[in-house]
Amino acid sequence: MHYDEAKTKFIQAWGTLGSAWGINKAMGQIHALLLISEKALSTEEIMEELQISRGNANMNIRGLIDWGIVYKEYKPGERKEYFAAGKDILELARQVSRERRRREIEPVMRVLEEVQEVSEGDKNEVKHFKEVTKDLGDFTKQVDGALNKFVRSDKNWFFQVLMKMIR
Amino acid sequence: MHYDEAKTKFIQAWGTLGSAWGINKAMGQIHALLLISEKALSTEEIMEELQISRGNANMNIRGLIDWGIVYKEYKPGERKEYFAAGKDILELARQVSRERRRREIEPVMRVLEEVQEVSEGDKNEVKHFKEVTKDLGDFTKQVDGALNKFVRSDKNWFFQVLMKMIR
DNA sequence: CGAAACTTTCAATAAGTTTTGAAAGTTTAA
DNA sequence: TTAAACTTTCAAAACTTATTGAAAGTTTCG
Repeated sequence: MHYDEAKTKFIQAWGTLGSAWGINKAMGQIHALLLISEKALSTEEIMEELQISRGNANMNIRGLIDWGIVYKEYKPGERKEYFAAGKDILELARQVSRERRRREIEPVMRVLEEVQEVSEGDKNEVKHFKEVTKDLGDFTKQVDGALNKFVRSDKNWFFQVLMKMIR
Repeated sequence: MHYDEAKTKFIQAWGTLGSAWGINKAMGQIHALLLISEKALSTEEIMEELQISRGNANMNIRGLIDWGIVYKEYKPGERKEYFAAGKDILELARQVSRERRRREIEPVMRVLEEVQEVSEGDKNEVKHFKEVTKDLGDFTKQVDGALNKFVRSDKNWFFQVLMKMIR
């Protein structure tokens, strides 16, 4: 297979995976492009490679920076901004977990705790409702704890746990 | 807090979480409604509670059945179909993992393996490309292994691992 | 069979999201 | 300053996805 073909395939696939996560297609593709690029790229270069508009490129680069998985690089004597993706995959997973935790788990946890306050209403309904939401809350808390531990972890810890899980 | 208020809040929150995962809002809401309902509900009842159309209700109930997290119930002497959600949260997590694994991880794994075949092209580019995609592939494989183990697991195994992770 | 009781489908439409590109804003350097 | 080199913004257009509701399909029963 030729490099260009592989590159295109990879960029497409990463874009698709992106949509399955909260990340949109263009964002995923830009990230893929930066991952496999050895040098940092300018907005122009990204626009060119992916055939997207300036606005689109700018917005999504910004998004990736917000997620903490892409950073700016300045070249001495150059005015342009360049962008690069961290190449450490574990660190990437960690950052993504951190964001998802913040955006998804925390709000749900808050509601689950809040609705535990229910008191008025049909006795049986209330009982059952509390049971279900409590179970959900306990479970979410466990997962959240693990995720939280993960984002603070070092490589060894993570792989040890993964190994234990797989074995 | 009154039961109805809590119920609405929970349904909204679960719908929102749904959109963050591949599940859409209506699907998440129907699931929430079934989770907190003690008895199985008919399509009519779901339409009524959530104020959605028949088509919408039908499609999304079907979707939930496909995900394997909602099942049909027939009442003796009744023609209507009733629907209920499994109340075991761990089983729910397991089913969702199974689906996500199938829909997201597997396709990406396939591409990552495929693009490892790259051979033609600039020597350095190819080398770097292979490195990055191999790392990604190895990592994905580990996570996939763990997830796979999880969906086949029993409760004890899962909580043991989670406990280890949190401790 | 035929009609009532349901469920499913699907084309039209609404709602939501992403993308564009031109204009406005900012920074740098002469 | 001013002009050139960039970056950011944002309203409009394109695209995607979800929802509706009426019509078609299916099952059950007298």
